[in-house]
Amino acid sequence: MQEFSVALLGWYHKNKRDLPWRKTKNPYKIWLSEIILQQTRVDQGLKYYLSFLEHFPTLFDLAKASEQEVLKLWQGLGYYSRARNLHFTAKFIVNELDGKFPDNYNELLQLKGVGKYTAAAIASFAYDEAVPAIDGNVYRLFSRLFGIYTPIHTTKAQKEFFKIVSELIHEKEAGYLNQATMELGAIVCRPRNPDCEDCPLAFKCWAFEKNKQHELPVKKAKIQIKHRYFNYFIIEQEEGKILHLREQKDIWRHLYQFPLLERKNPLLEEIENFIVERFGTSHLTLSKINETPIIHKLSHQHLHLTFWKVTTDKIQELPKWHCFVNEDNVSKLPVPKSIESYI
DNA sequence: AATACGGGGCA
DNA sequence: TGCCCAGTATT
Repeated sequence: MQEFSVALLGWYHKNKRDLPWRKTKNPYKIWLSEIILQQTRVDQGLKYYLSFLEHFPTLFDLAKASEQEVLKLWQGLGYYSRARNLHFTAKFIVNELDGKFPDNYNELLQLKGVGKYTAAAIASFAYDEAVPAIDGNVYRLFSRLFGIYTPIHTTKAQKEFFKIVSELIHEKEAGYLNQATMELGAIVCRPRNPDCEDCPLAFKCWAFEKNKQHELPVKKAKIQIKHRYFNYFIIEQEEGKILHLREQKDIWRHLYQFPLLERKNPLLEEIENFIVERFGTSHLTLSKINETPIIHKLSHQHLHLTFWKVTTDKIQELPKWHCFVNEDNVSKLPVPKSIESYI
């Protein structure tokens, strides 16, 4: 392992990308960057990181914000529970931990939204604790390096990799070593077409020697895609278009959308009942805005979106969880990508 | 152990 | 079109 760490650090200091969260030991900034980067590419997350720090320079600023503000800034990044947990945890640290950021792996692990990877990343980057931060890059790198065919999503693999990577991460340069393994995985030991010619570890890489890079890492079969059929109703009033807050335990929780009837090929009568029942209106006319449904793809669902224009008389009172969106507040209401595109 | 949870980039 | 990304929480 000694020769690995020397080669790895040498390569890292020469080739690492210049990223803002690498220039700080501030746990708040490191935590923020790690949450944003979960399942998210650096290119995509970078602007969100900068924008969050601009709006919330410190943990206390974030704790003082409303959830809606936080979700609005997060809009478009996906996996919105990250934003809700981020806000919850900021408030938790300020109110329950006296504003003191947890400073070790086990304490960090207690925080909502912080799992083993993120706890290890913060502990090693900010406090040089010797714990392995194992993300997708590291699984790929080490599975190839040692020819490990254990499917990486199993608990068996978790233990196996934790043990192996632990041997590499020592106290003195824990932060650099963790970042170096991830960086090497991201830049050189890529999923497809790894750049083995430029890899500092190729001299002792099992997959390179056997030319089996493409077989590793082993993953389990993907889950089935579900299809859902969303009918959205655009109801225009003097005050703006009607939106509805998603409250249920489902995608896009706490984001706004148009009033929704989830049904494949709804009857006109069903739609009328839905609108009348919800908004207490009497006369209405309906017309489809898009004849063929727009397919909005999520990682495990395909949403078939049909937008309907609803013309109706004035709605007297908006039901709970509803509001109007107009030019004044459109910049405040968090909405999913599909709705934003429409607006 | 399996599943839910977004959106975008790339070959 | 399918795969993958600085994963975590829930069931």
